[in-house]
Parts: sequence; C-alpha cells; structure tokens
Amino acid sequence: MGEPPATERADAARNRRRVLDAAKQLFGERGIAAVTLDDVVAAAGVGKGTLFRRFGDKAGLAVALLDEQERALQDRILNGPPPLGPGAEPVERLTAFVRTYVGYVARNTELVAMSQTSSPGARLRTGSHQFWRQHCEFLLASAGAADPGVRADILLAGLTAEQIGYWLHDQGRTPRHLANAVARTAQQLASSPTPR
Amino acid sequence: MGEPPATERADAARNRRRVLDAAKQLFGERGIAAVTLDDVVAAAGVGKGTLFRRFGDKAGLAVALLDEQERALQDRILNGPPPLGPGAEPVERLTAFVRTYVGYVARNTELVAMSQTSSPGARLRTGSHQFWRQHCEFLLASAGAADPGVRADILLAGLTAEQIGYWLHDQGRTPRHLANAVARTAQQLASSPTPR
DNA sequence: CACTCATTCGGACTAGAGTCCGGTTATGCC
DNA sequence: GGCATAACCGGACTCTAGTCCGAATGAGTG
Repeated sequence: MGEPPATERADAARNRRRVLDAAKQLFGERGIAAVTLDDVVAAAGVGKGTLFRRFGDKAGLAVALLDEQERALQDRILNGPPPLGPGAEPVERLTAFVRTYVGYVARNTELVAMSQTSSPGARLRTGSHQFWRQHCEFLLASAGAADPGVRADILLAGLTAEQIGYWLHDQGRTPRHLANAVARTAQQLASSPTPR
Repeated sequence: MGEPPATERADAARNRRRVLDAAKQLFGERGIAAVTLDDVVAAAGVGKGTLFRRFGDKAGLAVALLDEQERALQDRILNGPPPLGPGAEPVERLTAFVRTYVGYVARNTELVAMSQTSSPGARLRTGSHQFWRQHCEFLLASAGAADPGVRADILLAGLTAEQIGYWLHDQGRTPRHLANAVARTAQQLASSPTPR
C-alpha cells in the first residue's frame, strides 16, 4: 500500500517523501488528532489525490510511517538473537515477543491506533497483522497449546493500540507492569491444558 | 446515553420511539452498512438534532437498540440460574459467560460493531463494557488467576464484534467451534499458574 | 531532439457524521 | 384557562475523509 512499485517515476518518489515528511512533522508538532489530511497535503505542497493514490487512506499513511520500525521488529524476530529470534524455547520467544510488542505499541500509541482505525476487520487483514498472528500461532502450536489460531488472535486483540492506550492512560498502569502481566498471560495461554 | 431522563416530555418520548423503530426497520431491510443517519431521521420524521441529542452519536444509537438484549443477559448473570448465574464454580461461570457472549455477538455482529465503532477507547468506557469486565475480573480473581484485570480485558478484547466477525465470516469458523475454543481459552486463563 | 503514451498530479466534488441556534411546544403554577 | 419557562425540535451548517477526471509531465524510442 505504501510501498513504491518496482519502478517509480521521479515526481512520484519526490511527492511520497514530501507527504511522509510533512505528516511526520505535523504529527510531532500538534499531535495526530489535531492534524487533518488537508493539513498534510497543504504542508507537503501536493494535491489530495496524490496522498490517497499513494497511501489509500488514513490508515495506510500511518502504516507507511510505522513501516521502518515494523520491519526492524519483524527482522529481529526472523533473524535476530534469542529469545526474540529463533533458538529459544517457544514460550520464551512468545513472552519476549509480547514484551517487545507492548513496548512498540506504547511508544507509538497514536500512530498505531491510526493504522488500526478503519473499516471493521481491516486491522486483521493487514499484512503486518498476519505476520504477528502467524508468529504467535506458530509459537503457541509449538508449545502444545490448544486452539493456537484462536489464542493468537485473542492475544493480539489484547495488544491493540486502543487497549494498550486505555491501560496506560486511563488506568495508569506502567508499561513495565503491563509487559509483565501480559507476558504472564501469554505464558499461561501457551501451556498445555491441565486435565482434571 | 440512550436512557430517558427521570421525567421525559411526551414529545421527546414519542420521537425516541420513532427513531428506534425506524432504525430497527431500516437496518433490517437494507443491512446496517447501507443506512445513513439521514435515512433514519427521514424515515422517523424527525430532525437530525433530535437524533443526536438523544443518542449522542452512531454508537449510542446502536447501544440503545441493543439495550434490551444486553439487560436481559446482564440479568441472567446477576440473578439467573447457574452456571451463568451465581452458584456455580467461577471457572464454570466464566466459560458459560464466554459461550453466551460469543452467541450474543455472533447474532448481532453488525449492531455490536456499530456500538463499538467510535473514538478510540470509547468501547472500553461504556457502562456495559465495564459490567462485562468487572464480571470477568471477579470470576478470574475468584479462580485464583494472576492479573485478573488485565486478563479480563484481554479476554473481552478477543470478543469484539470485529474479531468475532472476522472468525466467522473471513475464516469460516462456526459459532459452535468458536464458542468451544474461546471457552477453553478462558478456562486456561482462569487456572492458576503452573510453577516450574 | 521530437513524439508518444502511460503514469501521475491536484483541486473541485461528494457523502456522511456531528454541531448550532432560532423557533416551537409541553408542563407546572397561578 | 392563561402564563412563564425550561425543554425540545429540526434543518441549515460545518468539517473531514475519500473520489474523480481533465491537465500536465516523466520516460523511453527513433
């Protein structure tokens, strides 16, 4: 969506940069909520159609702005050192992921919220979400948990910007406390059922 | 928000009914997505201001339409027979709640989605959500689970209309299968951590 | 350099949610 | 029944996301 096509015209590339830079600056100055897309295109000096053709919609713009961080995180998961990367036990990897992801969302609450705000279910169909889910599902399955698919979705549902923002800003929990609590929960979700 | 004030003028009551009836009918006829609030006020024969003063916003209207079912469910939890109502073991009550709630959302996906669609975090601050959370938190705590508050939120985050709609319509899971899987997950969340 | 044409630009336009306020009407009190 | 007042009504208005299409421009080609 935000990715440039294989071959991109020079003006297109220039304008994409302008939009991203303008958005980044405005969001930083005034807070995301106070910035309209008209503000962004005005500051970028491009037309409205340009922004929408490039990024699809508001959420797409947020995704593009988060892209770099997100790729870095995905790379640490695929190729980095344990416990986040391959090599550690599934449960360890899962809790490491959860802690890292909580931090990522906490550091970018507004932007992530914007990237998750669109038509119902859109969040669940984005490429990056599929990645997180597949990762969690794989780890849960490896740990022998029942219903790994459903549990992966539930876990990630608890890690939306909406939920984390609420815990942090409305309930006053600290990122540290949250990371611990959610990591414990993930660990519990991963353990095999105790037959009785 | 949708509740009438202690004493309500006759015309106000009449218009509230008209709006609710018109909305219910139009939603049933065309599907919620295809109905605008202008359609509703036109069909109800009232002005736009009337709708918004009464219901606050789109989500408020949905809440008002769901009100009856929601109250009934809450009543079964507070005063009904076990395992949903008081009397059963906490874990049993929790899984019973989860199953019932999945069914409730599955039967009203669109409306519940509409009631949860508004400014970020709004869902978490509604009265009814507080009720569900408090109920889950209480049961989780009674069962001896760690972090009952956080786990209640995570569990409920997995039961949004967005998520359930995705499981049902995009992944093709059946309500029955879903209820089972989520109930198992809830049970696991409720059990005490296995020290190792 | 001239030409072609696919790609991109950008601003006017649409749609729908939510606000505002002058006019109207119900209700309680004499 | 007549009156004062608070509550309510409703439609014109605003604000913003998202669409559309004629004009402009970049990039190969001979």
